[in-house]
Amino acid sequence: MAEQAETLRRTPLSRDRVLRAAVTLADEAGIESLSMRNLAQDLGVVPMALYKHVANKDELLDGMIDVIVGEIDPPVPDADWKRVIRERILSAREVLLRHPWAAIAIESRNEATPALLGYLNSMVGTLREGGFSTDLAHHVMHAMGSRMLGFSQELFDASRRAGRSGIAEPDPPAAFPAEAAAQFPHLAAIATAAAHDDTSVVGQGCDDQFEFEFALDLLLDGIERLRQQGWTSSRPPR
Amino acid sequence: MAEQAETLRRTPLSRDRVLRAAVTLADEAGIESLSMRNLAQDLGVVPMALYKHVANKDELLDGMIDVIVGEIDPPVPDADWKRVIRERILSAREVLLRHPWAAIAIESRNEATPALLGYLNSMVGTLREGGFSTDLAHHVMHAMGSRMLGFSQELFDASRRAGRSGIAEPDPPAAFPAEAAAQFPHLAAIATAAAHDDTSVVGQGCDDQFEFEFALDLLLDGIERLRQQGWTSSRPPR
DNA sequence: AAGATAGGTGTACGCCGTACACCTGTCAAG
DNA sequence: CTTGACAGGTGTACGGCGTACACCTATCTT
Repeated sequence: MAEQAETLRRTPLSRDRVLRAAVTLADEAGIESLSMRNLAQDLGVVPMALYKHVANKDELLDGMIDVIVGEIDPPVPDADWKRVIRERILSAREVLLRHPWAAIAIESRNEATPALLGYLNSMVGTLREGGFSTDLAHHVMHAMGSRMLGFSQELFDASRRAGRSGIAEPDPPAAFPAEAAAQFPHLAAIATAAAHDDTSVVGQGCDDQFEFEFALDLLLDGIERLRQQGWTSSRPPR
Repeated sequence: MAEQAETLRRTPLSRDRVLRAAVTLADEAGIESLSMRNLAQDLGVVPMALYKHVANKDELLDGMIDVIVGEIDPPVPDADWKRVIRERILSAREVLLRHPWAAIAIESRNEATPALLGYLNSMVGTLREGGFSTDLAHHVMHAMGSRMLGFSQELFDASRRAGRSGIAEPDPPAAFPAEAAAQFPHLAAIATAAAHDDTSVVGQGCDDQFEFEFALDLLLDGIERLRQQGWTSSRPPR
């Protein structure tokens, strides 16, 4: 069995194996635990070995992003633009929920990876096929922003938190401790109004999925209205 | 003059002076250059001296965020909700453009600072005074997400980039090198369609302010429509 | 005069990313 | 069958990071 472990450890590294291990590590221990040293240890290898497969940590992150972009569902066939876009964004959101570190990783990157560009490109393609002018499609992409990738866009998204992703972290009594409620009455009102089952907790009591779709549909409906009325930018020549 | 420098250096530290210096350093050298050691050096002091004024680096970041939240204009008086919200968000956006590191800093924090809660609270207050139910106000806050803080929300926002903020970084020929245009034709079409003056560059050729306001008004108009028709959540009891 | 206290200092530790020299097993060419 | 190139894992080392902890030294109170 020592033999077996040895064999397992000796499974040759590869860029793919490195990236997968990195994604798993980030999923389970949080992005801030993803160091070259920790990752190497998980792979039973010395840190510098990784550099034979990824140029540096930034490239590792890019690779990880590409891995999870690959998890987004392809466009559903034979549907109108709105449904295609909506479904795809919701799929992207599921991916982001599975990999809470990804939102931060993507945002902190300053160049898009090819896989990401490919995804965005196909989204624009969907719009164009749906009858959007390039002009309107362009503004739509801006308007959707990172929501195109299923970003929840919360100001403070508990799910992004550090270690051990969502597992075994009920975190129940945290959010609105009465003194804060006095200081921020409107926020308190909103938080409690939203709680359907149990009261008292802000990030807990409200249905994130509902909120996401609310915003998404608000945007999509507005966009559909613009499309129907043949909106064109007509902005001042400046 | 050595005397003078000495005196200057000896100006006693204070939490406020530390925070200001940190903001300046991040503005000028980029957030990744903001280390306790660099900051201490700018202040003519040994790194550990800072810890007499801020508990740790996270608290330093929180303090910096509070500083710039304080730069957002107060609500304009005697205006309808839409104008108040719109103006305030645009003011927040100006602040974020002045401090490109702030978006990342805010997003990577996982608890809101008091100043930030105060700002959000007053935004909700504006909505309530404008006739929104707490229910609708709640969803609106979610829908606006970090746009409430003037986030540009671009997927890849060049202005957030690393060092020396926007100064002396024309970065003109960067973005669409023809080979990419072939691979991502829709993105290429969008990028070139948007360029009014000069063609060819994506993040350069398009008018960020226009895009921001486009998305903002899309949301605000949709929200106004919901308000007028007395929208109520009526989501399934689940 | 004494002693508390606030605030700046110096040293040290454990983490990080990664440059660089090195070793080793595999495989192709001679 | 030898040889040598080369891919890929190893070991050491460096400079940077955040910060714990012990220390020193003005200043202010009593």
